[in-house]
Amino acid sequence: MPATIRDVARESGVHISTVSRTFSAPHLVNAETRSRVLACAEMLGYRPNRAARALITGRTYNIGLIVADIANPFFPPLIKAAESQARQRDHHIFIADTNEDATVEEELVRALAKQVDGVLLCSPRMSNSLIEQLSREVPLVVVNRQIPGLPAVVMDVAQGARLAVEHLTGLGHTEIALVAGPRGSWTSREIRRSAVAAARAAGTELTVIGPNPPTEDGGMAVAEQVIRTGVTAVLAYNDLMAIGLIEGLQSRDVRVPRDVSVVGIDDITLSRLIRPKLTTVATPAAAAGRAAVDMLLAHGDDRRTTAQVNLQTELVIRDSTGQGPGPHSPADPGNVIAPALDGVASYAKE
Amino acid sequence: MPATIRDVARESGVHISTVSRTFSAPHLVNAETRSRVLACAEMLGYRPNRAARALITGRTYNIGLIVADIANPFFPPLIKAAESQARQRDHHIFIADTNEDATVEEELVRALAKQVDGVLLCSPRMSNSLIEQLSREVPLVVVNRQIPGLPAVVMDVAQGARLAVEHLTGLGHTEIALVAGPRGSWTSREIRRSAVAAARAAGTELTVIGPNPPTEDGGMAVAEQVIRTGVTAVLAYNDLMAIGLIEGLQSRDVRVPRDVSVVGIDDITLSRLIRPKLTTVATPAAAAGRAAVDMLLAHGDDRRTTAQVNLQTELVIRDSTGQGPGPHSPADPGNVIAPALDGVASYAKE
DNA sequence: ATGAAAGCGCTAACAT
DNA sequence: ATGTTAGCGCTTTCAT
Repeated sequence: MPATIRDVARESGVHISTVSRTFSAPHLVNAETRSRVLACAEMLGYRPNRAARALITGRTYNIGLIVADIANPFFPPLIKAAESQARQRDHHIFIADTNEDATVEEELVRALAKQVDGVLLCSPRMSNSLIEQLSREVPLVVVNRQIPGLPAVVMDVAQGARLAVEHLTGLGHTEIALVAGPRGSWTSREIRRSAVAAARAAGTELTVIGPNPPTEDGGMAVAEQVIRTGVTAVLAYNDLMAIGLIEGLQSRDVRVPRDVSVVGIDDITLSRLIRPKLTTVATPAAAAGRAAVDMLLAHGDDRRTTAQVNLQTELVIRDSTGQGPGPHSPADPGNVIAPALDGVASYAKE
Repeated sequence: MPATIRDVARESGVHISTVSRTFSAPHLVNAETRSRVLACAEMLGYRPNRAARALITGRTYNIGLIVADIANPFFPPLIKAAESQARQRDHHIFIADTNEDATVEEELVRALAKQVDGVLLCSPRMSNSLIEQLSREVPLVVVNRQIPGLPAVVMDVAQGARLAVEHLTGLGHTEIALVAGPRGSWTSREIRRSAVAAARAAGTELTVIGPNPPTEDGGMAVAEQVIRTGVTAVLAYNDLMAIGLIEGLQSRDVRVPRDVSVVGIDDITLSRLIRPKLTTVATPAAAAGRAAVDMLLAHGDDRRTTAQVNLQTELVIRDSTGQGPGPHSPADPGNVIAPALDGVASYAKE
């Protein structure tokens, strides 16, 4: 039987509304009364029931966090950062996993809507129009997707993909494959768009393979196809796929980076632990989690601030990329920074 | 403005209690009325407000999940499984991260208590007595810890540690180090107890190093110390530490497994991706997550079922362990199963 | 500065 | 089978 506001009121000999004020508007209550009430509350282990409070105030102090796959190493740092930031702001996090399923996403947003002040929708696979509709039912901040008029936190993967392709062409690769991510992924489209443009600018052939499931298996599954295309370099949708691809290539006696260079995206912890260490585009997942929480909570203050935060990405050159068949450009940053040193080529946003 | 029960009542021309019954006790309402109410609800996008419902029923349909570190690769599969299982049972999950801090644990349990039907406390660092006290304030299921009288899901790491030590002694190692985990960890104590016993039984020297932070850095930090002890084999508290240790050893030109064999615990995804592939004790994290949710929810049906689930572990022999200086025993399973095949030596519980 | 009263959205006896 | 009433724990006018 947890203590209620009534227990505290009785114990401290005041009306329940005074107890209420002690917690939600302390300045309105006499200092002496306040400390007495506080003492009784402490003694009884009283904590205001947030759900009851929410019923009348409309603020739950909860946030929904919907991700495609908790077990995908990209997400845990984001989740951790979001939870930490939320708790610092006195909020709690509902976590939910959609298994990359757009239908589940919709259902989850609706299911959580009443219990939260807003939902962080990470890498959604739903249509824009559905997301817009949902955002009318509950405050939404979208992560890894840009939708006109909606607050969003995105990572500049376009920039990252461009750097990656430039790195590869700079190394002399003239035939590159892009292993795409899942259907419905904004990030995958961005990467594709940018990689195609960068390849064209460099006069390089770019073959798109996909869509594919964004997993290690997904990467492994395209190894055969990558080999058949005859490319000497690959940019993968994410590190997990890059790692799977490398496994697939190696098991077919294709060496990385000697025969084929591979670049991933995300810079998950794994990437510097496998051999060869993975060259990859680092995406600031933790920063995204924090930013998303901040945006959602700021939303309360100034109405209709549909700011969009664009977080910078960096190319981290390690050991999975090497010389291609063509002439290599000495201007390429990849040649300047020693791979063994976990070189980071960072570019400010224009 | 989300629709309330009153809107639906008005729209369908019945009293709100009929609407209520339509959702919480459908069999008590006339089939025709029911479908009419349902239709109106559907049309208005009505969903019962769970917080309001909880206020009177006492059931929130929420579960708290408290873990030491979301970003530790051991936890995401557990979290994912728990969330999936919970949702299947129509519950939502609050996630919280304690950063391995016992004080935060206590605070979090209390903060969540009112909004959940129970809390899953994973690998807690608190004292037993504090946990017992908290379990009087909110239903608790403890994971990775055994406390008399409390429902718990544990993994049989004692068995795993024994298998690991036997594997090492079987390979001819006569001086083994145990790299312990964090202070306050039940798992770490279990491993230690069991490893010490197994070593003694085999007439082998076992040096305990620690406690240590259960991270890659924690493992890396003890490399020097491991070398100084002169051991030829190490059992680490978890894979992350084992991996850090291997890095630390390699950077000091100590080869694994040629000079030193290393065994981890957990079998995180990483373990089969690094080189050498890590020999490790596989712990069923996903099964633990599911079981914990099931126990918590079952708790409602039959009162005071303080069952304790003990999940089996397996030794997965890969490439980070090899021949020691002493005579090796041909009876050792490690010699039977080809390391390259990801051999699994599984033993039924006694 | 404090108390009284109404009500947030819902369920659960109790009537009918 | 449905309506009536009370009230879960809390906040918020409105009085005093």
